[in-house]
Amino acid sequence: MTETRAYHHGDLRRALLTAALEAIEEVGPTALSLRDLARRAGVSHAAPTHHFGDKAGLLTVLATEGFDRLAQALVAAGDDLLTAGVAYVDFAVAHRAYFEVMFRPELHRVDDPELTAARERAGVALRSGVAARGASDDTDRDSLAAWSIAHGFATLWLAGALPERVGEDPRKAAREVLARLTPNPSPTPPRPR
Amino acid sequence: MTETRAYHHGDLRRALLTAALEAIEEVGPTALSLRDLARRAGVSHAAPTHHFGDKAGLLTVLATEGFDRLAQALVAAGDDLLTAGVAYVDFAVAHRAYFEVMFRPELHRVDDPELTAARERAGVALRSGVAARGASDDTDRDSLAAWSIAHGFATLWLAGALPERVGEDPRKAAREVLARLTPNPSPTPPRPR
DNA sequence: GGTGGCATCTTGTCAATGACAAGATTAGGA
DNA sequence: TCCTAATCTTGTCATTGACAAGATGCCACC
Repeated sequence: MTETRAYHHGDLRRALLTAALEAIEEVGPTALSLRDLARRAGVSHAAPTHHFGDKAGLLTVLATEGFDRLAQALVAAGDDLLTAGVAYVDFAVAHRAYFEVMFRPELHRVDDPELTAARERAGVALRSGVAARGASDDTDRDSLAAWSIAHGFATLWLAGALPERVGEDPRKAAREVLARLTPNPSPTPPRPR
Repeated sequence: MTETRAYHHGDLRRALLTAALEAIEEVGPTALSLRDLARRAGVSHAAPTHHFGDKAGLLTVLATEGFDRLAQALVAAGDDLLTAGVAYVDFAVAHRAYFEVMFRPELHRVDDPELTAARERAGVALRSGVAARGASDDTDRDSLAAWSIAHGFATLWLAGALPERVGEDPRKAAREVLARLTPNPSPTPPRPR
């Protein structure tokens, strides 16, 4: 709201968030400097404090936005499990700044109510695909397996840990890898212990 | 080597590494402070510099050790794919300080030769289980899928992102989740595009 | 139209940190 | 014994996060 009619700077809050996304893309979330954000936005070094309190406050807002955007992407991908998984990986690669903040609890206020709500919304979107697919009798474990393989691939990709031969296209590689996950597991009993 | 015969402090290098592992367990790798390590070891604030150059140098050593320990754990787990996967998760949870450093390229010197070699050794140990299992005709993709699901589960567990109902025992939960991965994928063609 | 209140932003400051330089101390071999 | 190099210390500087106090301009209200 309230366009970018800059006077008292206009919408400094949004400007700082955008600058933060850029900076995170460049140097990662931990090397992020509030004073650098202030410089990028052309304001004094203490301006960010007023809007976010401290660094954790800013990153909490980013994480919240990230979970909401992820939920959107998953919903848009539809109910096909493989497509949703590819969408998950694609989100991580295309919005790595968001993704890297979302899963680092030490970076934000984990008990923030808005963050918790957004995370929950993303969780619902995540599980809906698995539930629709039917899968095995244990939907919890099924969705957890799907989440794990997509999250693992995305994380390894972002960490640059994957070998060269995986290729340059994350969507293509993700599709081939995620296809290895079958909803109906082989009939190995869980063997509780 | 050279026991802990403390005089010129004895083995400060090892003491700093141990202190670093403790500190990382407590506050995470990014909040790690070299000066704090020096205090824990009872030396001056600049002592760590001589042994590791800078913070990235210290974390590079830790990452190297971590990959070697992971390789050991995977070899010890044997050739069974599921057992190896559980061992991977178990390593991440039991040695989270190592694990958290290993997959954060921004924290260490990625081109360090010893680190690269150790990472390669761990990669070999990782793929051997999948190759032995036979799996499909595409061993690369199979091992990548196995790595992804184990790494994803471990990462989500460490991030505290998993819901309560997963339980308290990472090995048990990991076994149930990893069992969802079958070496022979359903006959969906990769469809290159 | 004027005025007061408040959100917004600035200036100033402090402790902590990483990194570097230069010097002191000690081990261990020549 | 002496000397050289490894090891550790002291001192310093720029950067940063956080906080306090003050300045500025917008807006509602009269």
